[in-house]
Amino acid sequence: MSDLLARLRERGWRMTSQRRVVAEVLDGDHVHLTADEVHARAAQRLPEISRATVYNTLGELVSLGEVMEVSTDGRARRYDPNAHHPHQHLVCSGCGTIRDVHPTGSPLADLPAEERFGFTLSGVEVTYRGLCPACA
Amino acid sequence: MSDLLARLRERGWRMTSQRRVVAEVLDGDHVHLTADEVHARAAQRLPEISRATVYNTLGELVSLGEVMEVSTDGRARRYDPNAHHPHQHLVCSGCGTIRDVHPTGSPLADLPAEERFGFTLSGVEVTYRGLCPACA
DNA sequence: TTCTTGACTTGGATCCTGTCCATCGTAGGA
DNA sequence: TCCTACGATGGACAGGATCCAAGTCAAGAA
Repeated sequence: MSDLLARLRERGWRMTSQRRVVAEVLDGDHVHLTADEVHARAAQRLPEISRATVYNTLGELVSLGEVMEVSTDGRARRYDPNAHHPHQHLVCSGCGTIRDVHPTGSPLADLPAEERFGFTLSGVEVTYRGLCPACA
Repeated sequence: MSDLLARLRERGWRMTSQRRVVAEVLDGDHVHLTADEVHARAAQRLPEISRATVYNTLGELVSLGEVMEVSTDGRARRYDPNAHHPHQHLVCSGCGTIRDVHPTGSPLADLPAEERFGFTLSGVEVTYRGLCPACA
C-alpha cells in the first residue's frame, strides 16, 4: 500500500506536505484511526497542521476511494486505509476497537430486486458486534 | 405494534405524558427518525417537552429492547421501532433515508472461530448502501 | 530561475449531536 | 388526600465535524 502517494500524484493530486503526512499516517499500519488520532499523529511530524486540513484530506481520500470511512458507534468516524481489499469489521461494544475480518464462508446473499425499492445499490457493509477479550 | 404502551406498562414503566408521546411518535410509522426529529414530532403534541427527556426515553426504550438504535452515517443516530422482527437496512448515501429490508436469500455466514480474535459475538449488522430513486 | 495563479491551509467561529446536573413537578401507592 | 421517589426541565457543557475569510504555496508558464 506504500504506492498510495504515487497513485495520488498520478491522479493529479496537488502534493503538499500536509497531505503527504496525512497519507503517510494512514499508510502506516492498518488500525482504524479517528480523525483526531490522525491529526495527533500527523502533528508529531508537522506541528502546525490544522484539524480542518486533516478533515479535508480524509474526505478527499474517501471520495477517491483510497480510504474507507467506518462509522460504527455514532461517535467519531474511523478511517480504514485497507480500502482495496474487501473485508468486514468486528467491533467491540465495550471499547470500540475494530478488527478487519475476512470471512471465508458463503458470500453475502444479494438483495433481491423486489427489496431494493428502486435504489441503485453500491455496496454492502457487514459489522460483527461483540466484546473483545479485554472487555469481556 | 400498537401494544407498545401496554407492554411498557406491564413492565412497570412509570407512565408520564412525555413518555407516552415519545412512544406514540415511534409507534406511528416505520420510518427511522433521529432523536431531534422525534423531539420535533413530540413537541407538536406536547410543546414543553425537553430534548433531555426525549434522549432519556429513547435510551430506555432501547435498553428495554423495544426500539433499535441505528447509526449508519456517523451523524445522528436513528431509532427503529421495528425491533421485534429481525431485518436489515438499506441506506441512501444521498439523503440518508433508511428502509427496512428482509432478504430472503441464504443467511449470513457466521464468523469462523479463527476470525473472531477471542471476541464473544453478540450480533451481526448488514447495511446495504446505494442511492434512492430521488437522489439517483 | 522567477512569476503567477488558483488550489490548499489556517484557526477560530459555528453547528450539531448528545450528556450532565441541580431543581422542580408529579404518578401512583399508602 | 398526602408523600415521596422517580421523572422532567432547561441550560450548561463537551466532542465531533464543518464553514469561512484571509493568508500561503505547489507547480506550470515564461
